[in-house]
Amino acid sequence: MERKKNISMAVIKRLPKYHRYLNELLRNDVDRISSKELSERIGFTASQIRQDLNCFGDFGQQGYGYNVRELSNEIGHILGLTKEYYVVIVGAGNIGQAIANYINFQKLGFNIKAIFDINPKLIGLKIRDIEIMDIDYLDDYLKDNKIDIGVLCVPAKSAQSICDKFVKNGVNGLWNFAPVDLIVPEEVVVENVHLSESLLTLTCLLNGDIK
Amino acid sequence: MERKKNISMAVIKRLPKYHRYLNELLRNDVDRISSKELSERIGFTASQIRQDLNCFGDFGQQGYGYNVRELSNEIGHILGLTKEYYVVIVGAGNIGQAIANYINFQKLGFNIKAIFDINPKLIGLKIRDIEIMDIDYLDDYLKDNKIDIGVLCVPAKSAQSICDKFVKNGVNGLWNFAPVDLIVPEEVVVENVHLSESLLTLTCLLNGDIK
DNA sequence: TAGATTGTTAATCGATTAACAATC
DNA sequence: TAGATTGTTAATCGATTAACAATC
Repeated sequence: MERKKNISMAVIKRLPKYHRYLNELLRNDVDRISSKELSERIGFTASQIRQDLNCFGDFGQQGYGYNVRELSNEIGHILGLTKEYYVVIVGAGNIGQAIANYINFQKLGFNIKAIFDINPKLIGLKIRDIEIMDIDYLDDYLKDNKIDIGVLCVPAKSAQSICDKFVKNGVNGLWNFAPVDLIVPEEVVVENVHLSESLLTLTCLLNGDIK
Repeated sequence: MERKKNISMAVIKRLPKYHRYLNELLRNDVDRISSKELSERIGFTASQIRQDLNCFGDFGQQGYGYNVRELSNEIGHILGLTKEYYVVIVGAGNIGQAIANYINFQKLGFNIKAIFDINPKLIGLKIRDIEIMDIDYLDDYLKDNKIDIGVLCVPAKSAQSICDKFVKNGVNGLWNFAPVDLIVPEEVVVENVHLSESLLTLTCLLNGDIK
């Protein structure tokens, strides 16, 4: 379980996909797989797979391949899936509600502890037993509760100030759905989901003078 | 307005961000910008910006920089924002509803023409004046209406079959929120939004033994 | 042992950065 | 003209692929 340092972002971005395919194999009771077989399913080259997996100790075996369960567990561990996370959502609009309702996240170990909004019409309503609270209490709430991940589902113009509140209170992981690039100190990790940009990538490719 | 072929995916993925920053500059009445200034705002190197923009004819001017409006228009054009798109959403759950309600997409020229679901409790309900229809009618609907983009907000297990219906009826752009990799013919473009994978990237980086 | 398949090094490919001549 | 800044080529860096010896 030794790990080499300096895993590149390219590798990290592929890990969740490995995890997904390995779990699918597990569900189908496959217990070993070679890089070649996995390559055919997942669409990376066998060479790349071996290269990627070698970043983290060696769990392959020459002449045999990889043990699916072992590999899945190990990658799950690297992804941090062995922990529980406390999550706060800010913004109870469409996206915020969708995230709050998405039950899969609970299964993965993400506990949504609170939802905040600025809209008086929403405050007091409940989403899956979690009451929507007034954004004015966010700061106090974060002081009193240890939160791992803040989810920003607010308009662009308010995102940075909400972000600052999270950061000030030691929330080091931010999942940002607002169409802005947040400014954060080095120790804070931001993962962006920029839906408009994703959609524009699609239309760009669709207008295939480019290819 | 000449364009060099073989624009790399790396460049395409950056274009929406250029567009976002240029529009912000426009709103602030900035009418010219140098690659150096833009670099400081957007966070790409000045060299990369010039390299990127040169993929599409030259709209810069030595000693002056770039005209913001002209550049924004041109990138908007490359992104396909000068067109209107007809969109169908399949799956009226959390994400499907969020997309349907997200008014920004209307502004960008995306017209949601129909929403389909399998759940009888949802069928007949309306989201922003668009009635949720029975998934059984999807095939007929696509035969009768020219649709540019299909949005998949369905569970993993049904995604490929819905995808096939879209493809069969000539829908060449798919925006896929289901946690699967769709199999499509070469002419079809798929843009994935894999929320779980995005969240796992975040937790992976959060558990910073890796960096 | 023979066959299979990894781990790992070397070669290739592509993307980013640096440099500078061209030119507004 | 002098200064600024691009367009573009060359150098560097990093990521992917190929190859093969090690070994199960």
